[in-house]
Amino acid sequence: MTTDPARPVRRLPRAERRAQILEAATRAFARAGYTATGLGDVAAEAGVTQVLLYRHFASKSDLYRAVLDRACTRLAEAVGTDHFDDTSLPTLLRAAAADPEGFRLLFRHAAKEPEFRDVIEGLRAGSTEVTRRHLAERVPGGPWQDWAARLVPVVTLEAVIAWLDAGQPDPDRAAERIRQVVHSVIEAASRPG
Amino acid sequence: MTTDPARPVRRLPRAERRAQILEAATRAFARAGYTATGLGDVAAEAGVTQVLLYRHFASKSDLYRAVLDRACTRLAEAVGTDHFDDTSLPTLLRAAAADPEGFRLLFRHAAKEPEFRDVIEGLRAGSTEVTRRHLAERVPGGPWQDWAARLVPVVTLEAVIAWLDAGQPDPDRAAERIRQVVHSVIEAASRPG
DNA sequence: ACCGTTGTTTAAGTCGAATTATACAAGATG
DNA sequence: CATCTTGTATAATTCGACTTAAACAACGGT
Repeated sequence: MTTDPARPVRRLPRAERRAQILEAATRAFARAGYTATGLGDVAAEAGVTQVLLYRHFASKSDLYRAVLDRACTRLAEAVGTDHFDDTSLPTLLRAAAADPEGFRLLFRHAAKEPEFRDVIEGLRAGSTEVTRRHLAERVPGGPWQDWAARLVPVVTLEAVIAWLDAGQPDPDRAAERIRQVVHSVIEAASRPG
Repeated sequence: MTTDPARPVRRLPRAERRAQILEAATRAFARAGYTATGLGDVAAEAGVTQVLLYRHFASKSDLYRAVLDRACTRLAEAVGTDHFDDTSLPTLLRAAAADPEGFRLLFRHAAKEPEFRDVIEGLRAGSTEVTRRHLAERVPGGPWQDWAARLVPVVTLEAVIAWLDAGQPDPDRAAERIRQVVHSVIEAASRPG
């Protein structure tokens, strides 16, 4: 029950400590989501006292928002928000590989916490809009367009996460294969009865 | 701030009340998961007092387990657990349509609550096993087999959920289209570099 | 009419997690 | 050295949510 005998007490300049806490909190929250993760878990993950968290963030929900903002920002900077072309999928894979925990956090957990849905709304709306534009060319309006519009982003994200879980083999090939799967969703939705 | 003036107090035989609470709890928990949903939410959804919940279930976690068991049982009875053939997809769609909230609860929320992972483990293990069997015929072992094995069940479930969200159009066509998408995942994984 | 069952209402007890307060230790730096 | 900053340790406080207790109301069958 003894703590490590002589821990030198890691001191960091304020900004770096803040960044380190954000990374640790991302990992911690990515495991079980907001409500199920205590500040104790976050503090332990950061190797730091609970009290110190309050020297950097006003509250648990403040900290969580900062984590989500960081993940959003990194993703947006990498992928961009306006267009969708041949480079988008490879870029998305690179971004996911650069920040796997943030990626999982955003798309597996944050989407559900009702209190923070607004943070995700931008991403979700953007991808849905882009998807609609792509679909409109080939899929007539109606329930099957709805089906495809809902499924394409989810399938893309799940394919990326599965790729992360599988060890991130061969990014270029991954992009091409995910494209094929997405294409088959559109194909399936556009095929007449 | 007055409650509805003359509520007749709905009385039900014990078994029916229990069933009704289970239905209501399924809806409530399906919205935000276990930890984020309070017994107050469940009681409100059931149109019943919080205290009454304890006359039917020993605790919140007991209630949740009962909800998960019910959803699992209904699904297993409908789909079966041992084989996978041409009838599985249509059957899965029928089962999902018969219990949409239970379906969403099992596959969107319960998979993450660490305390209840064991309930899902059977389903997850079964579907993964079946998926592996299908994949082994065409996809060589390695990271891409892993990728496909992880992706196929998720894509199937997400496709079903998207179909629920889109208004459950034309179940037979839906089964055929989901089959195409799943096939394209296997195709993508098995294609050589 | 009696009594068990199904409910409600209200209040109290319990418990864990968030938050705040205080005192102390030690590196950095002018 | 004096002092500011970073950090710890410990404890108190708050607060919400689960849980239990107690007393009362009405329906329904025998």
